Amino acid sequence: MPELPEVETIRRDLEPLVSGRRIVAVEIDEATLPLLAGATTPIEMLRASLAGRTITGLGRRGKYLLFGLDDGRTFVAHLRMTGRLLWRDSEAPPEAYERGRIVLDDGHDLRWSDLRKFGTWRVMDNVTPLFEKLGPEPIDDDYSARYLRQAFKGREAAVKSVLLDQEKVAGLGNIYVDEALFEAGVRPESRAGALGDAAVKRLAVTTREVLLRGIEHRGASFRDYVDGQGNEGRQHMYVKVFRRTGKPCYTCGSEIQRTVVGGRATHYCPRCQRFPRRRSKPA
DNA sequence: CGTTACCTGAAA
DNA sequence: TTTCAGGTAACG
Repeated sequence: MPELPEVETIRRDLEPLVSGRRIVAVEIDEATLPLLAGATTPIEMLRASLAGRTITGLGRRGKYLLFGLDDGRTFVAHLRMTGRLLWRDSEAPPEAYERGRIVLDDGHDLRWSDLRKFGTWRVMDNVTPLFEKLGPEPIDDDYSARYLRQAFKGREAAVKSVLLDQEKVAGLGNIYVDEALFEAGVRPESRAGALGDAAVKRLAVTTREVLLRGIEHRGASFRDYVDGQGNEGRQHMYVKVFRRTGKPCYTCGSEIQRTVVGGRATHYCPRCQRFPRRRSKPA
């Protein structure tokens, strides 16, 4: 559920609250352990790695949250679809769908809530392999039309699918990719390798802008997302196509269409997004 | 490359 | 009752 802007909002909220805090205990709901551990870090190792450590900082890469630990290791959490990370007074009642908590030394804890149990936790000695697997962050400087062009080169897949591939571009998810494609005037199902230079350039701009706007609005709360204090974001009030099926395009008045691309619900304006048409099958 | 599974609801 | 869900990894 959370994409780059939602994860970044949580990071900014929690960073000052958890930095310098020592972890005094880790509680995990046994039934969700295999998924929580992401089949990467056995649960007892997780507990042993975290208990007693001091959190040195909170970072983010793509949709991953990265807790620096005072032994040089990193606690890596991914919220997937319905994960929430909340900073609460230790006396506060449990969250709905609470699966675990990290008890801090100042009377607060981090509550991990996850209805669908897809979220993952792991502790890594070295995050370089994870970083290298992910594409550039659209809000960083090493992201450019030139980079996108080479990422698209020769790809027959829908441009939406390539933009959602975290190894190509880190941080976009289903909401922001639909919005970025709308802003760029590009059909989601266009084959990536067939896009012209102008379209690629526009996408390089709009993917970045749409994510920055999402951060400004503290994320999009269509369903489950809340920030580190449990508050909703506002970005869902500003979307132009996502889940606006059948409603008029703000630009041209055409009805927003819904299709499926790469197995994901996809929303677009048939008039504003025309480039390029699907290439006709060779005879 | 596209599709399916993972899990549990909420909404249609 | 059925469908759908903001993500990703494992399939074929």
